[in-house]
Order: sequence, then structure tokens, then C-alpha cells
Amino acid sequence: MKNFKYELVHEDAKTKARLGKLNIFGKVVETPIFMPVGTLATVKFLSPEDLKKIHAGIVLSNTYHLWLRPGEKIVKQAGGLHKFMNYDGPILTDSGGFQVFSLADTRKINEEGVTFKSHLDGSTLHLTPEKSIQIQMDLHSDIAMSFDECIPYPSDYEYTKRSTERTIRWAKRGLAVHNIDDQALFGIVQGGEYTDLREACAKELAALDFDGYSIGGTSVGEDKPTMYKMIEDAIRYLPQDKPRYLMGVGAINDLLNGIERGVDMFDCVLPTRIARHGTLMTSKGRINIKKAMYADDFTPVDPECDCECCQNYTKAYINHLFRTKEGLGMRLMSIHNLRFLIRLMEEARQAIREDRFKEFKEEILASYPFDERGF
RNA sequence: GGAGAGGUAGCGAAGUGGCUAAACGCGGCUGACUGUAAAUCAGCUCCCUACGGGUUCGGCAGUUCGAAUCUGCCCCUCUCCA
Repeated sequence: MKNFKYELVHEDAKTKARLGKLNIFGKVVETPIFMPVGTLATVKFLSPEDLKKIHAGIVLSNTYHLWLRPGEKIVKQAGGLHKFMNYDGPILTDSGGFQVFSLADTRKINEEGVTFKSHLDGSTLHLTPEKSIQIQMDLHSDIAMSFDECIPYPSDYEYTKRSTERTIRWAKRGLAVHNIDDQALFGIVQGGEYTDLREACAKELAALDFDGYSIGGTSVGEDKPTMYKMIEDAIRYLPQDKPRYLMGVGAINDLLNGIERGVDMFDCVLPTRIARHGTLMTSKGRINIKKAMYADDFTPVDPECDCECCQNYTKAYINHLFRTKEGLGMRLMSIHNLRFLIRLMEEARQAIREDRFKEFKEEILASYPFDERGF
């Protein structure tokens, strides 16, 4: 019996937002949760201590990238991902399915799996559903993902149908070889923008013995209404007693719209990537710290933020660190953006607890100067 | 005082008669970024009343149909020798 359990603590009165507790082999996190991405067994520029300080619950890592470097056997030899990177919080690994999308120029898909050209040296690599699960078992993350194809947008109905059906077969193949009790395995709902395909995929996966369900194939270029419809279509037939994970979503309004529709888990590179590129999320809107106007601005990035960056440093200093390409700047900016989203989740959970998620969402959306990107 | 090298856009640096408002790099200014091939990428960066026009390559005067590129003089910088 797996010690992995989702407990629905409270459902918001007016929306489908849900407050939950996820017991991950003894480590409990509250949901909805935002999970920082640490592709190569590190959230870029942050130490595990930093992750603790910002109250990161679950951290992501990546099958494809760790398979190439350092190789799953090295990680296994180290005693698993937790020991290897010295992070004792829950770790979720993506299956490599996203690389089927992001490395599309250098790969081929067939029923068996995907043939990649290594982005490092061009060598030929074969990743199959079984191989992906095997690697993830060696990595020994807490939560593994089924190997899927993240379908590009737009894709026509016929292709989406064939790909989604293949992803379901791949999910079954992965499930069949997954044989460790201290790792959860999630199925991934695909189906593109087509309601019937999303629903059918969700239904079929829900009938299988997965520990949770992911919604994949979003934030790949579609507009917001389409994304939100994809979420609704995917969730409609997912079980209440299993966590739902919306993959790759991290824009502020997307997070809120996801929660409103019943999503429990999110991950995204957005906060850390835009931080490294100089963009910071604040309670007054997005700022680009490299702008000349911040060179002599001696106020914090966000006075309402409790992170290390905002508590100790000024915009002028961060601006200087960015211009001089100092690593500390990268670290502080990443810490800030992550903390910003993690805090947003904390507030969202409180709002759900108090049956006012709808108001909370409206308030944030009204007060934050978003543009169509949503952050 | 003698010998040599050189002065090009904010900086560095190509270019040595027309294809040059002038490569490239840095700096500067914008913008992008959603399961990370990303401390990355894209655009702009002489001036203007800007699908066109006006002034540039130390200064002045020339040669030439045409000069950053050739000639003369002048100014300045650096290196070496006294």
C-alpha cells in the first residue's frame, strides 16, 4: 500500500477551487501548490536551503536532462535524487514528454517511443515509456510522470487524436513496468484543444491506477480562453480523490484560473527564467529591473514581500547586480519571483478555506496591472 | 632633440579611392520568455519635421566625376633612443 494520498480538505463554496493535503510518503504539502522547476537537479542559482526558506514544497526535475547528464545510474549510485542534490523535500520528475515538444526539431516519434538527437552532441537517443519510467525509478523521485507527447498548438483533430491515443497506450506501458511503492506515478491528460479528446483521455486514464493526474499540452501557444477550456475539459472526468497537476503553467492569472477550475499543482520555469532575464513579479505589477530608472531607486523590489531579496536589498542594488552579471543578482531575483508565486498560493489556500476564492481572484486580477500574458 | 607608430560613431576596433552612415565587439535603450538546448534571444543605438533628408571618420587646404581611404601643411597621442 502506497503512502501517497490526496485529502480534499475543503472545497470553495462558489468555485471548483479546492484546498487539499497531499501526503507524499510522509511529507505533507498543502494544495494548491506551485512547484519550482529544477531541471538539472537544481533550481538554477538556489540552494536547497534557499528552497526551504521560500517554503517551496515540491521541486521538479527532469528525466531527459538527467538521463543525459549525469546519467540516472550516477544518481542511483548517489542514493537517489534527494541525496544527490541534498534536498529532502518532495521531488517530482517530468518524464521527458515536454522535450518531445521543445526539442521537436531534433526528434522523431513512433509507436515505440521517441528518437532524439542529443542537444548536447547530436548522438541518437531512444526514449520509450518503459525507459522513462525506469530512469525515474532510478532517480527515485517521489512523483513520476508517464511518458507522453506534449502536442504542439495548433494541431489538427486527426493528429491530436492519434497522438493522444498513443500517449494513453504509453501511459499503460509505463504503469505496467512501474514497480516501486515509494514513488507515485501520474497519468497525463492530452487531447489538445478538442473537448471530446480531452474528456475521453481523462476518462480512460482515470480508470487506470494512477496516483494522480496531470493536464499536459497547455501553455504551448494557445490563447487563454482555449487553455482554460482545455483545463475544464480535462478535469471534468478526473476523480475527486486524486491530485490534479497542470503542467508548465505559472503566469499569475493562469494560476488563479487553474485553481478556480480545480487544479491542485502547478510548475513553471517562468518565475525563475524571467528573473534571470531581469523581470520581477511584484504586487504592483511586473518590473524590469535592468531599466535605467531603477539605478538609483533605493526601495525594495516589492515592499509587501517577505523574501530575502525584498527584506534586505534595494532595486538599485539588484539593478547593479544585474548589469554586472553577478550571480547574487540571479539568485535574489529567482528567490523573489518564486516566493511571490508561493505566497500567492498561500493566500489562495487561505481564500479557499474562507470560501472567498472568487473574490480573491477578482481582487488580484483587478489590482495587478496584467497584460494579456498574465504576469 | 632624433627615430618610429597612430588619431574612425559613448568606448575598443575593422575599413586604405566608388558596393560605407561606416563591419564587429563592448556599453546603452527597448521587447520577448509558461512540464528550462534560455545568466538566453530579438530589435534599436550620428542628427532631423524621418518609406525621405542632413552632417560625419583629428583640423585646414588640395587631387578626383567621386575621399575615412591619395597629397600638403598644422594639431594631438604613444613607444624607443638621446
